[in-house]
Amino acid sequence: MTDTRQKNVATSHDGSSDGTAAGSYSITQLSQEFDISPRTIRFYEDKGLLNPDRSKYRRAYSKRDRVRLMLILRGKRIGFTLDESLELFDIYDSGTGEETQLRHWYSLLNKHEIRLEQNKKDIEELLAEVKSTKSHCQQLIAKKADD
Amino acid sequence: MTDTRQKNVATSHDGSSDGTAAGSYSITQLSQEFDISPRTIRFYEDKGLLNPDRSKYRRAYSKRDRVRLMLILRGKRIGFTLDESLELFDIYDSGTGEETQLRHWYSLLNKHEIRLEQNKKDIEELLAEVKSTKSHCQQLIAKKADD
DNA sequence: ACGTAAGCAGAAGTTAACGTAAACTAGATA
DNA sequence: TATCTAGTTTACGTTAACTTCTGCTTACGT
Repeated sequence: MTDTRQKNVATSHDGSSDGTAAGSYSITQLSQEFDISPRTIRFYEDKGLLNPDRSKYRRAYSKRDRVRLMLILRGKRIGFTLDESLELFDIYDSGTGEETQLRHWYSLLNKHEIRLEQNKKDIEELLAEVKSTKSHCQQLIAKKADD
Repeated sequence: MTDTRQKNVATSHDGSSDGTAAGSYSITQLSQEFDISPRTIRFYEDKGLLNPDRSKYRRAYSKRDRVRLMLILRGKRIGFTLDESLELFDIYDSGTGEETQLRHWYSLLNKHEIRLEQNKKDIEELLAEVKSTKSHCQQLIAKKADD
């Protein structure tokens, strides 16, 4: 997990200069944009995280798939498992249902919110420590420079 | 990784009522305080993350070990690997050295800082989404209540 | 002295999240 | 028509971070 991903935020604005339908992406387009392997993208599909159009031989990914991929990777960076991302997607998708279900989704959202707030606190504390250590380190370097 | 840990923030203030030396903890004390198994704590030791006193048969953990354990778990929650936590510990421990080394540590600290800032951004974006979905969900529930 | 609970080490098993290899295919190009 | 390229499936391999199991040792209460 020594990431540092997200290289080229590809400018495939429309992508209708090639054979792909408007607003859809090929597997390599996505893999290049997000710097992950095609295998990984197919793996996410197996897990139910992505649902590209499979009417033709080659998979065609919608904008929705692209957004999901972004969310998956964002979630991963902060320690979400794929299953947890899937859980969140299911909540978003489920849209409108019965009241009991709505309450269920609401409590799940709450659970995630609480966790995210905890994560935020954790990060802020760690950042504070790292920053103070950095400045301490800088002072030492400055002193060494007095030679 | 569906955590929600940190149950009892144990009040072992001194712990000299039992056989343990002042300011030291047993493996079960720590495992209960942080809700992890003793085996896991030994596992962290194998990885070089903890260094309890092993002069006697039973391990004795210092305050330093306890703090480290907290940091390991905090790191885990935000997606750090054990190796990365170890790397951070090594930086802290290394103390004062030669200028070239100091510069090296500084760059490592910088690397972690950048990553943490990215994580923070990720979390804030996710939090915003979750919150808006929550309020949307709430509105739907309110409407359903009109019966 | 004895039973038993707590601690120990070693090894094998488990889960998540992919990577790698082999063998196949559809569509474009020469 | 041949071949080349990007894409496909299937299956096994790998790494991290543990858990579970086995079999042993030490300390404690009676």
